[in-house]
Amino acid sequence: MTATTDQGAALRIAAGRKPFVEPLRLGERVKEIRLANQWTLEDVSQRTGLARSTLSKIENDQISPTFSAVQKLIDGLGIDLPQLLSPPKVQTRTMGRRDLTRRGHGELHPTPTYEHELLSCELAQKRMIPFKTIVRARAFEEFTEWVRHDGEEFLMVLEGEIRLYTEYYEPLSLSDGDSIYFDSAMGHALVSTSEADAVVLSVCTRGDGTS
Amino acid sequence: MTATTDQGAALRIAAGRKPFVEPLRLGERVKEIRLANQWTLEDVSQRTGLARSTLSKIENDQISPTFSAVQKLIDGLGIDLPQLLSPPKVQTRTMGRRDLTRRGHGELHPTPTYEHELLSCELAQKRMIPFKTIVRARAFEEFTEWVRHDGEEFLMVLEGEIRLYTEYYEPLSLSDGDSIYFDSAMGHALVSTSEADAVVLSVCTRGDGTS
DNA sequence: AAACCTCGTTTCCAATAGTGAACAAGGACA
DNA sequence: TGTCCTTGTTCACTATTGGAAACGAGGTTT
Repeated sequence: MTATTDQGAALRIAAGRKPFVEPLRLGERVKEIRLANQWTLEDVSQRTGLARSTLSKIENDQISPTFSAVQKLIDGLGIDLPQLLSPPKVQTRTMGRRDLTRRGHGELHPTPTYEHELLSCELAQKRMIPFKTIVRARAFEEFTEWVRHDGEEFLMVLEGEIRLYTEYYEPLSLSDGDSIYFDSAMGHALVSTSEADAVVLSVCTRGDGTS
Repeated sequence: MTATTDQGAALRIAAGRKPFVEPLRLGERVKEIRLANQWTLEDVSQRTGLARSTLSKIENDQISPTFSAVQKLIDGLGIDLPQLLSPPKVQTRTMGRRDLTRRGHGELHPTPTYEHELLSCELAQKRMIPFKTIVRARAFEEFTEWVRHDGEEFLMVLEGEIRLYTEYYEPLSLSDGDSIYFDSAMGHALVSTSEADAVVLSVCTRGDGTS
C-alpha cells in the first residue's frame, strides 16, 4: 500500500549500513516546490510529461516514483537532485564572520624566492586563501621545481613588474594593475623584472572536499 | 523496453528546461562501484536487500529502478546520491587554463554606487570571481538595501580610503593596503571616505554546487 | 570428465508504478 | 441557482518493476 512496503526485505536491510531508512519526504518536497512556483498539477504535468494522477500520488507518498520519473521531475521542475533531496533548506550557512588585516600586519612566511604575507589568518574555515607576496626571485633558475597546488589562483600585481612562468605557456609579463587567473595545479613561478622587488596579491581556492 | 522509453513525453519535455536528457548511466555507475569494491551481485544483494536479478537488470539498464530501490542502493553501498550520479569520478580536473587581464581591460559593470570591473571573465568555470571596484558612494544612505550574496568575499583597498558597513558589526575604516575577509551573505556596503573615489579589489567565491 | 561451485543473466510471475477517465469540490459567471 | 471551468483525488487498467528460480558459462575439485 504505502510507498515503503518492504516486508521481508527489511530483515536483509538490517545487514546494510543505516538501520533506519531516511523517510525522505520526497512527495512533500515536490509539492513544496510546485506551490512555491504557483504551479498546478496540470502545469507540472506539462513540464514533466508525467500524468496528473501520477504527480498527485507522488506528492502524497502513495507511490515510490521510478528513477526515470524522478529524472523527468528534476528537469521538468528545473531543479537538480540535491535540491530535491535536501528536505529543509537548513544550509547551516556560516555567516557573519569577518577578519580584518591592516596593511603590513599579516602573517609572514619567508622563503628563498618569495616573501609571503598571509592576510586573513584568523578565520579558520574559509574557501579562499589571500596573501600578499613580495617577489624576491630574479631568475627562473632560482626555482628548483614548479610551484604547484590544487585549485585555482587569482593574482594581481600591486607594485613593480613580474614575469610569470607556467608549465604550459610561454612566460608572461605583468605590470602594476595587471591580473591573471589560472589553475594552480599547473606548475608556476614568479620573478621580479623591475628594479625593486615586485609585490603581488594572490588568492587561492582551498583544496576542497568535493574531490 | 529500455529504461529511457519516453515516447510522447519527449515533446512535452521540450517545454521544460534542458532539451537533452542526460543519459545518466546509472547502471554503469553502480557496476563501477560494485567492482571497485570487489563485490559480487550477491554481496550487493545482501547489502541492499535487492534481488540479484534486480541488480543485474539495473546494471544493464534494463529497468529504471524505483526510487525506493535507489535509496536501498545508496545506503547499501554506503554512498550518497551525488556520488551515485556524478557519472565518472574522473573529475576531469580542469587544469592548465589561464586568463590574463591587463590593467583597465576588464569588463565594466557600472551601478549607481559602484563601478565594477570584472577581471578574468574569459574563464567560464571558475571558483572565484575577481573584480576591481571604484567606490562612488559617499554615504551609506545611497544604498537602498544591503548587498548580499552567497559565499565569501575577500577585499583589499588599492587606493583611497573606505568605510565598510556590515549587518552585524560596527562600520570599519580601511585604508590603502588594508584587507578584510567576510561572509558575503551578511549584508555589506562600501563608501569612499577619501576625496577621490576609492578603488578596491574583491574576490568572491562562486555559489558552488556543494550546497 | 563428471559433479559441484559461483557468478551473472534470463525467465516467469506477482507486486507496483504510470496513465487516462471518471469523480468530487470549489470558483467564476451569467 | 445552474452551468461552466479548474484543481486535486480516486478508479480501472496497462506497463513496468522486483523477486525466486531456472539457466548457462567458467572454474575447481575429485
